[in-house]
Formats: sequence, structure tokens, C-alpha cells
Amino acid sequence: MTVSPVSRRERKKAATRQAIADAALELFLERGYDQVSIRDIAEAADVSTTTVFKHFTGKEALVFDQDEERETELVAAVRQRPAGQSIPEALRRHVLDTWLPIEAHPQRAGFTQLVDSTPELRAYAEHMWTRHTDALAAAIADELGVGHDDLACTTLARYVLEIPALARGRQDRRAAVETIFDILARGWQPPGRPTTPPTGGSTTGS
Amino acid sequence: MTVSPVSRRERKKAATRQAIADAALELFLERGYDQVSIRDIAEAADVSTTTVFKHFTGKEALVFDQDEERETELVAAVRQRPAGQSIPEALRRHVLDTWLPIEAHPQRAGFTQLVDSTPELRAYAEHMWTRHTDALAAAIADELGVGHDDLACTTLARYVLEIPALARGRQDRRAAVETIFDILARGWQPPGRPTTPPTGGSTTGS
DNA sequence: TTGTTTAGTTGACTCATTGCACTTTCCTAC
DNA sequence: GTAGGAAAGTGCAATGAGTCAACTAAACAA
Repeated sequence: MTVSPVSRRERKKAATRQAIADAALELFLERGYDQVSIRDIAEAADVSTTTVFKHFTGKEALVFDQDEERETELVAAVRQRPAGQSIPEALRRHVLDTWLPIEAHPQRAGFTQLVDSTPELRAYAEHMWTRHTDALAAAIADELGVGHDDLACTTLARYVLEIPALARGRQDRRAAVETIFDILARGWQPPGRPTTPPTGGSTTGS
Repeated sequence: MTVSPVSRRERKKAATRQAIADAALELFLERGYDQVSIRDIAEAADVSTTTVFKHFTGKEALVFDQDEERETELVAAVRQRPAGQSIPEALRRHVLDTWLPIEAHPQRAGFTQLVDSTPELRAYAEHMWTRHTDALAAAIADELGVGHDDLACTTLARYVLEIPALARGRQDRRAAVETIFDILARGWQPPGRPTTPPTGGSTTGS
């Protein structure tokens, strides 16, 4: 669905990868994560077990197939925000408009249940999120014209990426997200540009 | 060092546990985490491999022996804070006075290097921290007289426990901790007690 | 067509982790 | 004291994740 691969070779590769991921998810949902071995998955997808590891780094990665996009979207939400909108505001909008609908999708129910009930997968999911900290922090720092290792930017990035974990299991996820962003928006202040005096700095960044 | 166990049996048990942990740390520091197998550790401690797993839940747990205390201290820092001191302030003091000295201890250098250079251990360490979220959140909620699942309390707890990860590798850790706590102290507001009107509520809690 | 890349296979291997049956050691109650 | 039970420890076998090396075969570039 994303970009159809060019050559036949790459198409076939993508096909087997998809076959493996599909087989894995189906078996996981059916029997539970721990009751399914890599062998089972390989057999269901009609490949060898080593082939599975050629496509996926480990068993957990079979469940979370596409997370590259999330990072891209996140960075874009910061970089291409409307003029005059603060960065925390842009992130709040992104989370509310993009993440919540995805999680609320009815077909996602079984998936969510699977992840929530498997500690190993919960741990992996959380790390997946925080792994994007640096990329998001860099985007924020760029927008503000400070160095990529600016602590305030890294902190904001990390705290935003913790939100899914904090909102999990709440009755009203939307309200939860709003509450947390209220804390961040109130407390976080953009770091001063090292070169510019702090007079008259409007929030327009790009 | 903590509390000497009562019976001979418990003393012996503690002794073998310590022997295993010591052997493990020594080997890890010497060869690196991945180059040491459980067999090696068991042999060095003169026990069987199954005994290792009777004392430790897994290979990573061998590195982080004592983390129970951290949680206890953390909760105590909130519960027994001086009258009139806000909770974020109490946590700031605790982090500055307790965590930083420990991490700065010169004997800790090799240990820190070990953890930082092993992705598996970094991941485990981060989860170790966030695993205490619920206990800390409950303590905060108790002090404020709200329910244990109050979102603001959980958020503060989680964000404080992220601080070690955020401050790691900074040149001036103390300044980093201060910066992050400034964000939290400014943004976080104690949730209103559901039963009491907001007039004249002093901060003395216990 | 020929040669090169690369997906996939096969099978053996390491290692963490668990379960089971058994011995030993300590504690407790008689 | 001594008989039992609880708990620590052992040995062994098994499962399951993940790796490695040598090989086959399809697909591609020339």
C-alpha cells in the first residue's frame, strides 16, 4: 500500500515478509503470544525459520510491523505546523487527531488486547516509542534554532512519547491526553536561542 | 549490610545469592555482558545453573541486584517530606541528594560503562525505573487525598522516573535535573480533592 | 548467454530458561 | 533428643529463540 516496490525480486520479498507478518498475527491472536513458536509461524507462512529472522529482528518485531511511519509523521507534525502555533500545541493536535483514532479503530481491539496482556510486548512497545526520542528532539531543536542535544527539547520529546503509555487503559483517553498536555504546555518553555537576545521573540519559528 | 537475616538457612541463602551476584558482576566487567554465559557465572560461584535462576529472574537481573530500596526511599521522600514542602520540591531534593551522589561514585564508573554499552541492559534499567511508577504515584495520590489512579499523580511519577534516563550522559547532571524539575514544578498542579472545596487547603498532608 | 546478486533453505549449533525428580540441610514440634 | 516437613540445591532433559555456514535457485544486469 505504501510504495509498490520496483523489481519483481523486491515485490516477492515484500510478499513473503507480509505473509510472515500475517501468519504471525493470526496465530498470535488465535492462541496468544507465548503459545506460538517461530517454527509455527514459519510453517504457517511456508518458509524456513531462518527466513523469518532475515525479515524480522526478533519475535516481538513480528507484532509491530510498521512503526517507521509514526516517526516520520511525528517529525512532520512539528516541522509543518501552522505559523504561530507553538510546538507543544502542534504535538497535542497531532496526538489527538492521529493517534487516538488509530487506537480506537475497532479492528485494533484484538491487537490492543494482545499487547496489553503480554508483558514482553508491552515492554517492547514502550521502547519502540522512546526510541524515537532523538529524532523528535532533533526536529524540535531545529525549529527553535538550538543544538540537537538541547535538554529541554529532548525532555519535551520524551515526555510526549510517554503519553501513549500513560493514557493506556484510561476510560477517557482524549481527556487524559489533554490533561497531560496541559502540564507540558504550562511547564515547558522554549529554550532561548544562544545567539539572539530574548527581546520580542514571537513563537513563529520556521 | 541491610538487615542481617535471622536463621542460618536464610544467612546461607543470602550468602549464595551474593556469591552469584559478585561472580556475575566480576565476569561482566571483565569480559562484557554478552561474552559471559550463565554457565560461566554458575561455575565461578560454584553452584548449578538452575540455582542461579532460583535466585534471579533472568540474566539481566544479575546486574541490578538492589532496586527494591530505591522504590522504598522514593516513597519515603514523598511521604516524610518537611511540612509545607510541595511534592515536586521533595522529589527534586531527593533526586539531587540521593541519586546523583550514587551515580557519581567513582566505583560506579565501570558499572555505568557496562550498562551504557549493552543495549539489553539499558532497556532493562529503564523498565526497572518505570516499574516503580505505580508505587510512587500511589504515594503521591495518598498525600493529596485522591484516588490511586489519578492521572496527574501517575504522570508526575512517571516523568520523575524518566529523569535518570534523560540526564544520562550530560556533562552537568545536576543542572540537567534542575532544568527538568523546573518544567515539572511549573506545569504540574496538584489535583483538587474531590470532597473538599478548594478554600484554605494547607499542604500538610499526613 | 554468462556472471553476479540476493532470497531462501538446510541443519547443526549456542544459550537462556523451565520442569521434574532427587538429595541435603535446616527448622519445628513432639 | 528425634521425626517429619519445608526449603535450598543438584542433575538432567527439554523447549524455544536466535545464529552461522554452506548451499540452491530465482532474478537481474551485461
